[in-house]
Amino acid sequence: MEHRLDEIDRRIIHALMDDARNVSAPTIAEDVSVSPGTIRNRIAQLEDRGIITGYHASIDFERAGDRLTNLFMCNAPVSERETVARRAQVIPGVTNVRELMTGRRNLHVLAVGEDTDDLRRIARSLSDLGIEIEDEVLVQNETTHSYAPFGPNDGERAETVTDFISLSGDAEVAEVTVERGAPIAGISLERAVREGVLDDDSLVIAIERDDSVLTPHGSTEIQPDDIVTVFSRGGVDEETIETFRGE
Amino acid sequence: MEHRLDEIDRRIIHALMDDARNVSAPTIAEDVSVSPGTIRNRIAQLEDRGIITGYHASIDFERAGDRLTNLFMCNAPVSERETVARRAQVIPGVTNVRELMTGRRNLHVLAVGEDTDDLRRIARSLSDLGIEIEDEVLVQNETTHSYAPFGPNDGERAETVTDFISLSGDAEVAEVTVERGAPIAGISLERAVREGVLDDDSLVIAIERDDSVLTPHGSTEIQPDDIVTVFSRGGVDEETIETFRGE
DNA sequence: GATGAAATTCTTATCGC
DNA sequence: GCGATAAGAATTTCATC
Repeated sequence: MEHRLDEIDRRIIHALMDDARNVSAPTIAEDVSVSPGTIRNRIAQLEDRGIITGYHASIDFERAGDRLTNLFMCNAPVSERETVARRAQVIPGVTNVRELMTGRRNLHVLAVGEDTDDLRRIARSLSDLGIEIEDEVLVQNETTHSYAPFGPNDGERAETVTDFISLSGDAEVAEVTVERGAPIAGISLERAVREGVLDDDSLVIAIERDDSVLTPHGSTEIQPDDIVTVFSRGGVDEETIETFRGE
Repeated sequence: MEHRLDEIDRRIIHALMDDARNVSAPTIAEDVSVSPGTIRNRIAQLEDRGIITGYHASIDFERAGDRLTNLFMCNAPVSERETVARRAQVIPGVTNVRELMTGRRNLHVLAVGEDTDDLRRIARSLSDLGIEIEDEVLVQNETTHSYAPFGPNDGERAETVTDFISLSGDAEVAEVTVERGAPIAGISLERAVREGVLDDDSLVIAIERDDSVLTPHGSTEIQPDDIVTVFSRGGVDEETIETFRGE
C-alpha cells in the first residue's frame, strides 16, 4: 500500500505545486508522455493517499484592502499540541498552522487581521485555547514554490533569474544568468534591440563575466554564463526572461 | 487604481483559498449571483493587481516518500533581506519563504529534504548567501485555510468540527457541534441508526451538553448545540459530518 | 494505462449599460 | 469601464477495454 512515487507522480506534484489552477491534465500528460486520463487517475490517487492535501490560492492581504498578516509563535504542551492546533485552525482569520517537532515555540500560527485590534482578538482566541504566545511578528512578504527535485531533470538547469527587485512604479531590475542557446547569446546588444530579440523597454545595465563586471555598450556581445543585470521600466516579464533562456 | 474589494472579490478569494483547483467559475458565479464571465474577469483582475499571487498544491512530503520538512529560522540584515530572500527561494528544496518585519529571526525558510544530509546541503546554501541560521526545527504538520471573514456570511455559522484525531488504521474520532436543523437533531440514537441517518460504522461515544458530559444510550436524543464525540472505524467522512450540520 | 462519447467549463468576441 | 451573452475550443467525467 505504501507505494513509492514514480516519475509521473513527481512531475504531477511539481506541476501542481507550481500552479494548481491553470495547469491542465493534458498539459502535464504531454510533458510525461502518457494519456491525460492517466494523469487524472494519478492525481486522484495522490489525493486519496493524502499526499496532495489541498490546493490553495496565495493572497497578498496587504494589497487586498490593507490588511495585516501576523505570525504568532506559540508554545503548546506536546501532549495537546495536535488538538490545540486543530482548534486554532478554525479561528476566523487564521490561514496557516505549522506544528513543529521540538522547541518551546512549537506552534506557528499565521493570521490575517483588519487592524491591530483584530489581531488582538485572534491572540485572545489563541490564549483561550491554552496556547501561550511567546512571540509575534508582522509578516512582510511570503512566497511559495514548487519542490525543485520533482521538476523536469533536463540537465542541471539552474534557475535563470538569480535576483529580482521591484522599483517605484512598475519598473524592475532583474539579474539573470544567460543560458547556452539563449536567443540573445552571441549577438551584440545593438543588434538584439534592432532585431527585436531584446524588448525596447529593457536595458542591460551590467554584465558580470569571469568575476569582473563589464559596462555594456551597443557593440557588447552577451555570452552564455554571463550574469546580466536588466532594467525594465514596464516590469521584467516572462517574455523578457525567455530572451536569456536556452530553448 | 487602488480599488477596494467588493463582495464578489472577497467571495472569489475565499473560494480559491479553500480549493483553487476544483472550484469552477460557474460554481462561484452561482453563489454570488453574477455571470461566470464576470467571475473570470474578476479573477484575472485580482491576478493582475497582484492580490492573487499564485495557486499552490499542498503536499505531505512525509507521505510522499519519507521526506523531511524543515523550518530554518534565520537572520538576514534588513538592508539585504529582500535580496537574500529571493535568492533563498531558488535553492532546490526550498518551498516557502517568509520575510518578517522585525526581530532577529526575520527570515523563515521552509525546505524539504530527502534526509538530514540533504537538509545540511540546504543549510549550507543558505549560509553561502550570507544568511545566518539561528534555529531550525523539523515540521510535523502544516495546514492552510481560507480567510473566514471573506466567506459567506450566513449568520454566525461556526465550524461544525471542533476537533479531529486520527487513530491507528483508518479509524478516526471527531468532535462536532450539532447545528439547528441537523438531520440527527431531536431523534434518538437508536432511531438514527435504524433510519440510516447515522452511519453504521459511526458511534457516538460522548455528548457534552450544558458543561456536563452525558454517556449516550440508544434512547438518548441528540439536541442542537450538543458537542458530540463520534468514533468511526472507517474514518469520519464528509457525509457523516453532514448528519450533524444544519441544511 | 488507454480510449471515446457526453457534459461541463474555458476562451474569445461582441453587445449593452 | 464593467457585466452579460453566445459560439467554438478545450477540458473533465465516466464507462469501457
